[in-house]
Amino acid sequence: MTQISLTFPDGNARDFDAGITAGEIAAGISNSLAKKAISATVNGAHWDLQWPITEDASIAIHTMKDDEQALELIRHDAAHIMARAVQEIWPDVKVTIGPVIQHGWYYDFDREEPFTPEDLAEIEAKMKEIINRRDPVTTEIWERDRAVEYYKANGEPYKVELIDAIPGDEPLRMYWHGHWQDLCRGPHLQHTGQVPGDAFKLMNVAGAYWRGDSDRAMLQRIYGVAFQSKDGLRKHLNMLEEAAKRDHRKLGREMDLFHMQEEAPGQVFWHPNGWTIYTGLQNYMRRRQHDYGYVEVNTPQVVDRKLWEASGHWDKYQENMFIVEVDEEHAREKSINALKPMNCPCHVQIYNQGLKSYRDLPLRMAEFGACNRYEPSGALHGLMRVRGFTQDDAHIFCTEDQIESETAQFLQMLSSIYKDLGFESFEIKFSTRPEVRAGSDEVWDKAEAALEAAIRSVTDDFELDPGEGAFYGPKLDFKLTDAIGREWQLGTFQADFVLPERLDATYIGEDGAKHRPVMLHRAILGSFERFLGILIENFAGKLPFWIAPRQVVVASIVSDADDYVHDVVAALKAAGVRAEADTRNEKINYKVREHSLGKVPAILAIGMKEVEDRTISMRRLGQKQSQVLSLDEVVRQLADEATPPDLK
RNA sequence: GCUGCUGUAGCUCAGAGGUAGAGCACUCCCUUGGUAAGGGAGAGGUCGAGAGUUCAAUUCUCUCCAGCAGCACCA
Repeated sequence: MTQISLTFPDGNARDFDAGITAGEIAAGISNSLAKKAISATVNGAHWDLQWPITEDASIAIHTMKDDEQALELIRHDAAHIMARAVQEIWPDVKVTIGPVIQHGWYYDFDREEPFTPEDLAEIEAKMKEIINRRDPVTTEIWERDRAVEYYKANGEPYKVELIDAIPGDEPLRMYWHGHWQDLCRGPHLQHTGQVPGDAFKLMNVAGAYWRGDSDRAMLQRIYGVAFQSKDGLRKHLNMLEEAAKRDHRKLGREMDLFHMQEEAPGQVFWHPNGWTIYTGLQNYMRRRQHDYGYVEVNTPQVVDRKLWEASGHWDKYQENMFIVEVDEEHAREKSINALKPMNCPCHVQIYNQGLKSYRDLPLRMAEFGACNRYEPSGALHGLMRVRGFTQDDAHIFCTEDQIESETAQFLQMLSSIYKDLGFESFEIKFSTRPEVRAGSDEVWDKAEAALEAAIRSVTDDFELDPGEGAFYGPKLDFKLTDAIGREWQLGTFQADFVLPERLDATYIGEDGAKHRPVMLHRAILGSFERFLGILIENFAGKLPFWIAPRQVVVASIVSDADDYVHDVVAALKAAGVRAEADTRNEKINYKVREHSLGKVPAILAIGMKEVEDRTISMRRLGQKQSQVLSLDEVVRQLADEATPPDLK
């Protein structure tokens, strides 16, 4: 028998017979490890305890204490157990695929009737039953023909299709959870009882296309979440509850920020409170852009299709544009226009007015560009995905040599702005040339190298995403993590060599000849609508003072204090603070509760004591204690807080 | 766009083949109360829109619209 040498995490190496399994090794170490073991890592690969090891390798045996492996296995086995439960209850349901996802798993089924919430409860109960049976998990490698025969005989056409898609040289692995079989790469747990029966939950059912293709059958997908312990599940459910509390659609109503209605789906009616945030943010961005050497422009909403044809958008996005037909009295034919879905072609039109010299570059052209896109109805989602929105858009026209310095400047601007807006950290994704692309390899080499050198001059901390670039150039995407750990992709920075060509943008170089500028498409917030949605959810409505729509309410405790209340409001307003009086005939408890729920950052309570001393009792949002201060001190302090971060 | 679900007062929701209810919010009255709901009275609805079945439809059926959860899409 051939011997192999296995190296353990502590550095010790031991010889074993080739073909030994990690399960057997665990059993050789101790009885309890044999029971507790869930899987192994063999030469970096996640390894089933039953799989033979045939060559020298490093090995680590995992138990439930190893989060990464434990969660993957629990969720993966839960997916199989769920599919088995479904087929035990409804034997004619066809199974497809069931992968592990972020907090759990899903499994797609083909079944005539839809699954109901009651069905989910029944499936969950059946799953617990299966877990309690502690059925062993076993595995075998099958011949392709045998597997195809088997699934044909069992009426599982989706599995047959999956086998056909697996490359011919890859072995087909079968897994059994008890009597129930599934085609699966593995690894899996030792037996169904290793899945914690009290730490999973079936969440919801939704439609999903077979193989993610909208031209194919719609299957029913059941989502589940699973953890190592009941506590893990509880924490996850709490997080979901917290996210629901922060939902910007709910807070938007409660704080009277905006509404949407049937007559304008996907478009926002901004109320005074919401518009205060919106314009505050826009003014801030305008100042920052100005500081970074941008010029601001504005371009038309309704633009003839000819321009969209020239830019290439008509071909690709016609279905997603709002088309406006204009039938002029004496015109031979109707003119067909589109509401602009983006600003870049219009910016090139401004660039193209008059001859440009290399001395004019880089030209940083910004627009708070109001765009309209006819998004598919199912895509709409509050402020996060709308049909009418305004981008903080800009295009930098520059020479190829300037790409690097422009990128560096942009990165600096972006991180400074995110920081001002309360997001300390973000992730960068660097996407390189896709297979189908425009532009020569030479230009791509240059663009990618410039972009990469530029990020590296700021940070080495970015993720490479090969092949995911735009067809016209490499790009950087910027992802923020919010207060409850959700990720949002916001900013983007794209190098474009194609549009200047299509729309014939040129500049005269030092050599006196015409050259093509490069266009850098860039946005920091993306759209104001979406960014405000994210901002509201990140702060759970408790926005930083300077951007809060209602900053201060001055509330009287007794009506004899009303005059002083109005004095205080006037003093705050004069100092640039958004202050309002609340002299309603209500108790102070009532007013404090109402304005706290309204997320007003500062509530100033005024009773006779304050009137006599010319003081103020200030209560800050989220604090139980109030503080008595002089009027001057309060005005000074709040005026300072009301100053936007870039003006401090 | 696709699958499933939902649409009743400003908000959150209950209800039923015989024409509609609660709490909060709103209006008025009483109350001047010291940091998260003082008391009383009142007003408020073409039950998402259209068509059909029925003596009778807000309730059942169909179509449409919008929203929600996913999927697909996102220049």
